[in-house]
Formats: sequence, C-alpha cells, structure tokens
Amino acid sequence: MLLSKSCVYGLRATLYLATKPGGEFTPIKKMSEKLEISFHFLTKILQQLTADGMLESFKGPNGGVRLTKPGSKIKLIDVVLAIDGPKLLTECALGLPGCGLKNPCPLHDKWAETRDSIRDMLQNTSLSDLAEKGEKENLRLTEDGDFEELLRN
Amino acid sequence: MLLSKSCVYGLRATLYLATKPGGEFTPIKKMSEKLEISFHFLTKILQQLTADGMLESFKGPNGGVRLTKPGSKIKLIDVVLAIDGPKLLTECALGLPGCGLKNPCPLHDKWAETRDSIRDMLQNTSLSDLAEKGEKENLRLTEDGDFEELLRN
DNA sequence: CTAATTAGAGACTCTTTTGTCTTAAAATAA
DNA sequence: TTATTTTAAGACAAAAGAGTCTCTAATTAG
Repeated sequence: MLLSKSCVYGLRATLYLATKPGGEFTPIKKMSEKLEISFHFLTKILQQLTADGMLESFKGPNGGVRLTKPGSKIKLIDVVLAIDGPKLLTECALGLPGCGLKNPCPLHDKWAETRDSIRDMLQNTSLSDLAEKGEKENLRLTEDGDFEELLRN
Repeated sequence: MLLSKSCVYGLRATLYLATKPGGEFTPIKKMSEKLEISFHFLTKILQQLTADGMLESFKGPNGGVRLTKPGSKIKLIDVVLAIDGPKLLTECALGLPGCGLKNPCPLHDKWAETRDSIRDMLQNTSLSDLAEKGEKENLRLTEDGDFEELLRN
C-alpha cells in the first residue's frame, strides 16, 4: 500500500475538518462516527497531528479539534509527512541505503521520476480542493455515505 | 513503503538472474550471498515466483533457479504483481472499497493519474533494461557492492 | 548404494502496524 | 463542588509482515 492506514484515516479526518467553519471545534467522537473509524484509533492519529501543529485541540464540553490553518493552505503532503514520514518520497525503490544521484541503483532514475509525480500530486492538492470537489459532486468519504450526509448536523 | 520488502528482494533477485545466461541454474544460496539477503527468506520469496511460473527450479547439485523467459520479456510489474498482488494499482488512495469511476472518492481522479504513471513505469521497464544499465554503468544491487562484483565468479 | 547438494514445505519467532481499553487531566455546566 | 464532556497518555491485544530454523524430497557425484 502506498499510504499506511493511519495516514489514510488522517487524510479522511482532516478533509472532513476542512469542510467545517474555521473557528469551530469538532469532537473526535463525532468524526469517528461520521467517518466510520474506531474512536480510539482516530484519537491516537489526531494526537500526532496535534503534536505536529496541524491541529489544535480543546478539552471539555464544546471541545474537539480543528485545523490551525485554512484548508486551502494545507496540502495532502503535509498530512502524509506528519503521519508516514518522508520515506515514500526519499526511499530507494530497491531498498538500498544511500541510493541517490551519486550512488544510484539501476532503477533510481525511473523511480525518481515516478516519485516526483507522486510528490507533485500531493503537493498540488489542498484539503479544500478535495472538500470543495466532494461537496460539489456529492462524493463520499466512507463506504456507503455521501458528502451531504457528512455535512448534515 | 510502495513495495513490500519481499517484493523488493524479489526484484533484486530476478534482476540478478537476468544478468545470467538463459539456460543456467543459479543456486539460491549463492544469490542470497551476492545480494545480502537471508537465504531462507529469499528461498520463500523465490518459491512464490516459481509457483507463479516466472522461475523454474531444479534440485540437487548444479541445481538452482532460472528465469523461464528472457529478461527482456519480464517487466517489473510482473514481479510486483506476483509478490505484492494488484492492490497498489487498484486500491483507493483513501481506502474506500469500490472506489472507481462510478462511485469515486474526492481524490480518485488525481490518484488514478498518479497510479497510471506508476503502472507505466513498471510496465515499460524490463529486467534486462535494468540489468544492462547496471552493467554498463557499474551500479549496485546491494549496500556496498557494484555490478562487476555481482557478475564475478 | 551412499554422501552431498540443492529446492520445498511448514512450524516457529520477532517486529511493526492496527486496533482496543482504561485511567488521568482539563474544561464546562449546574 | 460535583457530574459531565472532552482530549491525553499509555498499557494491552490482535493481525500482518519479516525473518529463522528444521526436516523432507529430489538430484547428482563418487
């Protein structure tokens, strides 16, 4: 798999937060229900993003988490790097340590190209891009649901 | 990681076999030493490729494994599919079951493009392509070695 | 035939990832 | 103050991936 499950859940969650008005805190419990992700597991993932500074949290009634920046300023790559780290964009496709321009493996050049296209995609797509597209076309972030249902309540 | 370790080892091993004359059997023990991969683990991986029909094996002295087709006819994608299966090229980036043209997630279109560029790279690169490049430029398939050392003996 | 060499098969362990659960700490409301 | 709601922290368990080990079966060499 390209991205870990944690990372995928993190993307779904931040994408959901990007549909919310900026100042509002959303409880993780509600997110976990809307997104059909285990509450405790999602909590753990979002704690990483809070530690990373991408989210801020607030305890107690009316608490929850929110993005620290507008969704248009957060790119997918930010979430991926925060959760999965840089390996996807730096590691050799044949697993050789120190593979690079200076000391490449036979696949290095081709893989570097492919990797760049992955990086570009993640770098050029913001949470808002996807949230707006999802809303306009009523797409889904869960197995069965759609965006309308996601935004309701 | 894009590819599992098993898959990476499988690629290194088949790439190594592609440097050998067609009829010759290479013992897995020797490959494991040349490639610095645990013998038993490599054996298990190559058994998959033998079952898959990409390799054939022969027991006893002068036995070993060899490619069943010329390296120029085996593409990287063949090895990847045999070991990691099709998930990389079919799965939704947000992990939603059944994500596709008909019922896409917000990331589907962009991810489909990126995925195509991964597929193209794997489909357009043969074992021989890499083996020849490695030999010409004396590249490496291990942390420290080079191709010259690989081919020696 | 016997010993040596090789792949095959499967049990087993270790590590990482994924997921669950419990308790603590912060904040609010009554 | 007390009960409630929320995140924080960390122990724990389950599953998957990675790696080891032993024994068997096939083949060859002597």
